[in-house]
Amino acid sequence: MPRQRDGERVLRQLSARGFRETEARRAIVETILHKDGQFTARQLHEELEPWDVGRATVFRTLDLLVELGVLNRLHTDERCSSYVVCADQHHHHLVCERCGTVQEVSDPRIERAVRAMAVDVGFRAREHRLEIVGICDQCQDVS
Amino acid sequence: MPRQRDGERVLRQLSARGFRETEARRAIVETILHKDGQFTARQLHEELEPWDVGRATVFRTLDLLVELGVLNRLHTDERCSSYVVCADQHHHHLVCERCGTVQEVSDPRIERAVRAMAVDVGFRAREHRLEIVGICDQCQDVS
DNA sequence: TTTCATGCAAATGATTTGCAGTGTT
DNA sequence: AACACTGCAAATCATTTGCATGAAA
Repeated sequence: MPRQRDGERVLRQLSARGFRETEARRAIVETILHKDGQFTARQLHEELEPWDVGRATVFRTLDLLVELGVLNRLHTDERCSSYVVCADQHHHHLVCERCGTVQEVSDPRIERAVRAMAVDVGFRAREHRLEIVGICDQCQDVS
Repeated sequence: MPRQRDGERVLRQLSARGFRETEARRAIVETILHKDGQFTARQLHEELEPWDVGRATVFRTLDLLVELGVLNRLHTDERCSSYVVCADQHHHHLVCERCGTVQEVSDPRIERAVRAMAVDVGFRAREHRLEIVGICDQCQDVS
């Protein structure tokens, strides 16, 4: 089970890399850490209305957090990116097509299989991204 | 090794599903089948200039072909989709970050690992998408 | 004070849509 | 003749940029 993120820590990570701790960034970090599941830039921007954070700042900060490794960008939707707060380790995403929940998993079997396949075809794999779409535990019970 | 596509067959698939065989679609199908690697809608549209195929038609046809299973949409690039002609079977993509070549692979070990993981966490997986980014065989030799 | 970050509004760029004319069946 | 398909131009919509102002270091 990957450990949870903490707002303070993320902000410290920021300044450690020479970025500044600002109102806007504090608001964004706090907001996303209290989310579960995926969200789009637009949604986040709307939630931040009380803090008057500009659209551009939302996008800029999302980029920053992706680069920092705090957020992961998903490509499930055609038209726009979605983001999820992600744990520290490498992992994959289970996207529930019913409730939209995104679950993180890491599984050594998958890593091993990917590595083995790459070796077989002579490909030097630097990174990989696996998205699994289906129906989650919860939603199966409901149906 | 997945079998190659054939223009005639694709067009027949189209009419079999009630779509019409038109000039524009013929031009598009022929053009993409002669491509290797990925391409964007814009690139395709440019290549089709001599045939006077409208931008909208390019997008509409790409959608159609994706739905038909002839093309696969990649999400490697943030700003726009890329497409690759894909073989009939389920497979994954190895994207070379040096030359941009996209190689298709299917590997039972990966399928098995994904299935096993899904079972473990109680997720009913409907589909999955794996993109592996790295350096291909060829480019490793060159360096 | 020196830089970095912000909000705004305008710009960009991919994709979509309305529509009237055209080609397929 | 029906009606799907097309090209065009205008419309959308997410994301980016230029810039003057405000806030952190």
